[in-house]
Amino acid sequence: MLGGEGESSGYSSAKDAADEKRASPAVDGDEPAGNRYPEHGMPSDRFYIPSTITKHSPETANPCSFIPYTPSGAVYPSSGAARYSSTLHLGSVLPTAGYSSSAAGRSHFSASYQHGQNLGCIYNPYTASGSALSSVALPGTGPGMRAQVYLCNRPLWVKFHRHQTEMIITKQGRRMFPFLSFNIAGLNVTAHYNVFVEVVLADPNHWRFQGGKWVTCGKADNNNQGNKVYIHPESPNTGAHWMRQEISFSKLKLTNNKGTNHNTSQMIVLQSLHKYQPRLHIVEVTEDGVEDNGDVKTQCFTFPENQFIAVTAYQNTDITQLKIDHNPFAKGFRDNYDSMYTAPENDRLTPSPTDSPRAHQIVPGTRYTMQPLFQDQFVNNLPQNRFYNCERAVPQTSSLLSPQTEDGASQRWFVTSMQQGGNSSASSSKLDLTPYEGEYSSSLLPYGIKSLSMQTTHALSYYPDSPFTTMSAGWGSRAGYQTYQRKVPPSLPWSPRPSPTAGFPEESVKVKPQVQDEVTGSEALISSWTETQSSALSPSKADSFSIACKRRRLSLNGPSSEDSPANGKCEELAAATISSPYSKEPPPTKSMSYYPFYTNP
DNA sequence: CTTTTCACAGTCGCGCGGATGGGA
DNA sequence: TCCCATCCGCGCGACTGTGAAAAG
Repeated sequence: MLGGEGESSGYSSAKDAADEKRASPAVDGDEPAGNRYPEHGMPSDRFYIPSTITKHSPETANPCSFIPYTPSGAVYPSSGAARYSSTLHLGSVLPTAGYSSSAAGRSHFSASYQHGQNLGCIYNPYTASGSALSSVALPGTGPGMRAQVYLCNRPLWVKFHRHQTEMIITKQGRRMFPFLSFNIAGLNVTAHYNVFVEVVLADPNHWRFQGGKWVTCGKADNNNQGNKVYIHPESPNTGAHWMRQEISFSKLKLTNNKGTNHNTSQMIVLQSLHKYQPRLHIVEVTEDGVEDNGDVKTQCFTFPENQFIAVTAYQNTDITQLKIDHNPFAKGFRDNYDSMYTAPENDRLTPSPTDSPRAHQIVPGTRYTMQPLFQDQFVNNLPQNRFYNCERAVPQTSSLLSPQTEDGASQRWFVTSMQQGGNSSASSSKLDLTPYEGEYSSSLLPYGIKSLSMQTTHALSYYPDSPFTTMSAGWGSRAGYQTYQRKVPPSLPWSPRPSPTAGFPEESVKVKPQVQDEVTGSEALISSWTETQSSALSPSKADSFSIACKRRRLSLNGPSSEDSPANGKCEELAAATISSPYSKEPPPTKSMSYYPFYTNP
């Protein structure tokens, strides 16, 4: 068991990162290995901080999983390169037709950011030198005021990213899913900031879905017009405000309607079949939202896992399934929804709405929580009799990763990302999901799955305004954790979100290798869950899983060898389904014959 | 043939209005 | 009895992916 250990953030020391690297050969052949990791050897996990920050010692790691995210080299150049050239951007900067630097005032802020020709092409003829982690001071932020950004729902993004995320665009605008959600730290609590998201081209290619995978197809249409910026509706606001709560861009809509003139501020105009990269901008402004002309203080943060291809209709059925499984709005399309909600209390895959009426609030009002460890488990514990089914519609070749990396790596929420390390547009879109492949994918994954798979709220939990968001005492200490174990209904393993404001803290952090945290955390969760959900995993579940396997939609590409039983996902699920939730021993590895319920059609 | 558009069914959040209960 | 707060049910609208038709 673990108490405060498992929940302590997923801090990962530089040494760990180095170990990770050694233990995880690059998967992406097209990516220069040297670019993947920052030369500083810091783990490029999830926190973006300016490279000049030296404060992220283990002692400063935050229990709420604010992991130092060291820009690993070439950060994509902003569309406002000219404007932001003196900001956080590191490495190679693409000279683009950026924004005017003469912004003055909120109105101008909006106007100048929202329109522009050829906005934000982040792709660039990447030069390898860009991977170097440079030490660029933030001119505007001053000493100790460099923002750190945490992608709250990163595990979900990673999950989508593995299959190449697609985002629907419609004339009336479609919300993103997953949506962008960040935690920010390191701001001046009294200063005012505008926070906005910009969506820029991620590469110079036009894409098409062919043969079960995304392939480039000509050059991107570069003269796309229209709004590319979504300003957070709470802008401007104080640093304290931004750091106090999670910053959600759930209302952001994507459209392909260039002529749209309504809801412009909520819509970002994209082109179908182009790859895009959302970026978070934090601009220090005066109290009334006016930017300081002479001293623009802007920071830009890019998470490669946020890349997506805009589509008018889903191409990859894996993505479709992920959306259905995770997006509460698509609940009606879950083919086992009935069983999920009509099964006996102890046997449900997903808690009924009455378990927590607030648990599925779609858009949290002002704050909600996404504790990474739990979150990842939510993400990874969908109804397994339908998730990653053995008859997946698209062979795994469509995914961004090799099959062997499919199963385990992303199950860990401390998946190492290469961040901006890569840079050739294509390679930069890929994450390194393999760091723990050999060591953990086979041993830890089943923990995660079997520990929570039957009890979590799954997609419902993705929208975090759950009752547990207020249980702030339950996450940071052993005692708190025990309290959590005792009180939290098994159906809603939600975790409180430690206040970044209160908690970027140097205290109460158990400095442990993140890997261990993961293990202990998982075990603790398993223990917690299994104690209260003894009947959650029953043989009948395995049967239903098998049946569900057969019910899966057929691949457009026909059966693939990669969909064979040996391939993985189905196996994992079967194994997870079958594994005894009580077992504290490491589950069998994939190599073991452990799938008696699996039936290969 | 590929891509886009549209109508559709299903789910859920929110707001409104009525019913209920407690206190003055 | 009146006032106020709370609870509950209903309807509307927002949102989702699907699938067929239309457009290119």
